[in-house]
Amino acid sequence: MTELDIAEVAQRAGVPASTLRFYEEKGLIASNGRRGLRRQYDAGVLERLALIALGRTAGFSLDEIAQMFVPDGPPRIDRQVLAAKAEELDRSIRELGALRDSLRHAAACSAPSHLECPTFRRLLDGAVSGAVARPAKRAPRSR
Amino acid sequence: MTELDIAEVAQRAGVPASTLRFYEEKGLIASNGRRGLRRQYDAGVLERLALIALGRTAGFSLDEIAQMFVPDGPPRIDRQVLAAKAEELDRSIRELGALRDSLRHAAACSAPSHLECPTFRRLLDGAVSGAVARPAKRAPRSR
DNA sequence: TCTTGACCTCAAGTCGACTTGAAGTCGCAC
DNA sequence: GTGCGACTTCAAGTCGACTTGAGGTCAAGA
Repeated sequence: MTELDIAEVAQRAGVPASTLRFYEEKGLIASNGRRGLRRQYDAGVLERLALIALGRTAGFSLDEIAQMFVPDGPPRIDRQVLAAKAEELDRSIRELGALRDSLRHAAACSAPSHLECPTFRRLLDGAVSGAVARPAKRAPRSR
Repeated sequence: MTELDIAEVAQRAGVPASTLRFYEEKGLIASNGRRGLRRQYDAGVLERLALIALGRTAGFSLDEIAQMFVPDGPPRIDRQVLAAKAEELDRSIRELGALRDSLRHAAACSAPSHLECPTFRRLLDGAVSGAVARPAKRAPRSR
């Protein structure tokens, strides 16, 4: 079985080694042993990391993801949970879509101030009631 | 001009008073004076709060929003910035849409383990490369 | 007049996901 | 056998947007 050095895993998975250590501490991944001090990983860790990345993208917290990993055996990913998450995403998507459309309109609108644009105002009135969701927070990953 | 008590503003805007104080400290809003100790607000603050809420939803940070507010005069909301934000939202929306579809599929898929479902695997392979964005973080507001 | 309760200030705490720093240890090339 | 650079640990720091807590003040009702 191929053993990967932490540096290689980091490089292939596109995350810093510190993140791998952090994930290990959280119980999300496990190293296969050490060569000297250095962690060695089984190639399967890459799949796990992909699963973690995917889960994060879908909006699961690291703790939630950790719960899906059962020691030995395939990850227990409840279909209901997936479906619920899909629903949640769907709601966000619709809200964000509406927001995007209004932003586009406001950007193109000829009203002297956005506050005088009816479309923008409608958006604004909606915002008060908290009808819109909190934003798509962008990956702090990209630095 | 109608003067609103902080409690009333909080209630109407749907945010705790502590948030109003915090926003004031950040220079996002201003109170109109005090009655005793208590802040009094001009009714216009509600529009401002709506604008802030909207900005946050669109993914602007409080600092970015603060920059849009010029002392006296309508908020300077650059159309280019709006358009760029719309683009950004659009990208997120497309990515989240793909994710939602795959989650739905995986939820319905008959493969014994998600890892054996081709659609899920495709998703997984995409995730490694960081092709997908970070998630729509839901409002901590809802408690 | 006294009490009450809603506000006030200022500092510190929270949450999640990591990152950073200091000080130490090892494998490997020379 | 020695130097070096990449790893190691552990604690603490960071970021954004607020919240919480302690101790204080004040307007209004009884």
